[in-house]
Amino acid sequence: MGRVSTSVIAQARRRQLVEAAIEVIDEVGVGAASLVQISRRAGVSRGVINYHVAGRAPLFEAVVEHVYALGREVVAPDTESAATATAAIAAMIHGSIAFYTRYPREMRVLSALFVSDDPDSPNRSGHREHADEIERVAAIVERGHAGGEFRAVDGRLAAAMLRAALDEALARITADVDTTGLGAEIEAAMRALLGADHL
Amino acid sequence: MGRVSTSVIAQARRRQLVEAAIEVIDEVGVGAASLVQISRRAGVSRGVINYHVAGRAPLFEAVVEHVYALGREVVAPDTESAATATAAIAAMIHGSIAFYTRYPREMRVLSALFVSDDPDSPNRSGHREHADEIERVAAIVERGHAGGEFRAVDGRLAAAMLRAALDEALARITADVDTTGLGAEIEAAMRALLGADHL
Amino acid sequence: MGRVSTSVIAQARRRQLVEAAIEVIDEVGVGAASLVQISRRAGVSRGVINYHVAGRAPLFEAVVEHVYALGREVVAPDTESAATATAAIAAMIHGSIAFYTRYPREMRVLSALFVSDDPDSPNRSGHREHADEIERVAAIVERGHAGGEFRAVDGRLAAAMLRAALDEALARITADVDTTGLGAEIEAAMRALLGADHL
Amino acid sequence: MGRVSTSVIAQARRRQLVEAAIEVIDEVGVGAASLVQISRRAGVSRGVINYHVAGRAPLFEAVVEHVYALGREVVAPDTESAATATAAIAAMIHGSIAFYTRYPREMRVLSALFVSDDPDSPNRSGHREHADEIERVAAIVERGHAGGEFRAVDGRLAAAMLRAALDEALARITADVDTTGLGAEIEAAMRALLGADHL
DNA sequence: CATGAATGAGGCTTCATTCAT
DNA sequence: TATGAATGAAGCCTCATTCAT
Repeated sequence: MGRVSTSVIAQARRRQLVEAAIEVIDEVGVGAASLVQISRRAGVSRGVINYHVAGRAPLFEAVVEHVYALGREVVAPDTESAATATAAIAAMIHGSIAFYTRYPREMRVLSALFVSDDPDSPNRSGHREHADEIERVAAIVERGHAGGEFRAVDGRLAAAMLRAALDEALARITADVDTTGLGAEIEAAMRALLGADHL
Repeated sequence: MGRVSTSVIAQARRRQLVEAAIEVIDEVGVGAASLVQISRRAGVSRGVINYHVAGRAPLFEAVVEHVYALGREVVAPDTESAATATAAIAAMIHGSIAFYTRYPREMRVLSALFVSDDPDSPNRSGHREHADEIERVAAIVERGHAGGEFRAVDGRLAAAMLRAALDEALARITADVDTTGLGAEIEAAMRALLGADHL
Repeated sequence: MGRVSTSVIAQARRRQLVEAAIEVIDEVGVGAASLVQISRRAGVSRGVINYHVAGRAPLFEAVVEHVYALGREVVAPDTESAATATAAIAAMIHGSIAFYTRYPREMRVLSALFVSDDPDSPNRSGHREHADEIERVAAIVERGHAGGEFRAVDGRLAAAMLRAALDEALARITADVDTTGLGAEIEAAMRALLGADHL
Repeated sequence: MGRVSTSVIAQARRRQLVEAAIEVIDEVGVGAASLVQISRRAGVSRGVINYHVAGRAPLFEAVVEHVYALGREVVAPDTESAATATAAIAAMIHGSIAFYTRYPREMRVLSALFVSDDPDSPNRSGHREHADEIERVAAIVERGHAGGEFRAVDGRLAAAMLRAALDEALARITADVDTTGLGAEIEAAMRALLGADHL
């Protein structure tokens, strides 16, 4: 029992620190997100951050994993259960937008961490999950082509363009611009791009 | 007379520093590109950099402008002289790829600066020129729609996707992947996306 | 009753901590032997170490006393019961080597602590026991000279040289070099040095 | 001209810093010799130390080399030009004592650095020069034995004992004890030890 | 114009110790 | 007794910038 409570405290602190890190990174950027600021934001002393998380890099790593965990709950299921390639793309689009709407800050921070050249930032290339996203989309595109749903398209190119469209969605959500119909618009764009409407 | 020679020197120094900055940023990233390293790369003393450029931020600003100046010579003319919206998009695509092929380092550094959260980096949103690019593409898309060339598309969305496609091209050029036919592929993708082939 | 059991526990804990400290110091050195590491090695929590021992310095002090206690059992008796000065020196040499062979780690740590300038380390000069060793040897040398066994030698000098010889023995034991005959060799060296063979 | 003066400044600063480091290490020990203290002692700002010397470890390295340079001037020549092994040992003894008398602080610091387990300290085993000393003495002893000057002695053992004798001399010099005749005493001890007087 | 020496702020990390539970 | 969470001091290092020469 005692055991559980200590572990619970540590876990809660970790989560608290991860969330404070997200807030700070979102406000000042990765490079400027110092541990002092993060600990201040969390309302704890400087030392606690190094007591609970091995350092700055591991903290940022934890942030990435935290956001991925959130994402997996929202996006993944629908995408995988889709019957057709067209439906899979659509599921990914709407799932992503739903996720961004619910966790815009988390998603902005995730992007910021992947793009950052901060020495403590887990950068894009090293991360399995991000590379996976491109591969996954590319695979769907291949499948769609093989099954006659799509025209011949460069899968990685299409993946990059989809990612950009989703980033644009995130930007609008962030700017509080109305995004009603944006999912449908992106879906239409991808269908056109992939030649899914040719019949 | 003395003045003239000094001005010439000053200009040469500025250019030298800008080029050294580009090399260093391309190799170690924006955040790690310290003035010490840049001055070392330029083969000059630490002091000269602060003598000729007001500081780190202005130097990076100068880098951006230097690359834009290069870009304008290559890309802009064709785009503007294009008769149809479809041709304008095509001109932009092929012009950009030509530019990236010629100045890959410069383009990578430009992207790095725009994306970076380094306090001295002139970031994307603040920059007139970058916003202009999006507006320009969006305007072409509008014109294409008004003229019956394109279907109704969200201009900024299309612009973001085009940018992503071009970034993918830059990535492949950087990775020394064969990019023959990539311009055509992107052009085809944009035509499909914009509904330019519907007739 | 509770008291008794606690005292037993406390004593066991102290010993456990001292032994863990010895292991850690021997592996990473005095300066790097942090309480965290020592407690981890002992398999106990961080708190226990400050609960049972007043701090880092007292812990190291306890280490020294522990090793001295071991040493007294092995070395002292023979030395004191020796009939002649020559025999006393021989007893000390062979006793020491026997001790080092049995407790090399303990002896290395003792040396490390005496030599260290760590603020928590009980350093050589301050320590009664170590000064005693020198005096004891010097006294034996004096006695040997007075009794006509030895030539006139600077006692403290001889003591320092004997200590160095024994340290060399410890180093070889540590390096797993064969030390057969080394005791005799050192004994011969000291006899020559002290002029014990002049007859 | 200008060039020379700048280099001169840098060289002077390096030397100033090395000397300040020696003073501080001698007073508070290696582990407690922080860069703050050293810079304060040198009367310069914190930054200068990292401007002129790559870091703490390189500074200590520079200290070692500085002392070695001093030592080479005093000790080496006589030792090498000695005709017999006995004379070589004597030269080393008297040369060392002369050196310690002239630079006691430097020698104490050298010893402290070699013995220290501070992570920035260039430790004994790694250093060529120190290992050389033992080998050199051992070689002299071998030579003496081969030439019939000395009895059969373990060279490394004799080297260790000689070192201890010299350390004792340094300790007495430090304590301001009169060391008149100490050189002769050590020489006599080594002659006895090595059997140089057997004829 | 150019140099490079000097400064001091700011960041990360390690650690002994205290304390509530 | 024992735990482990929390603290804050102290150290090292990097770097943009200033300034005398």
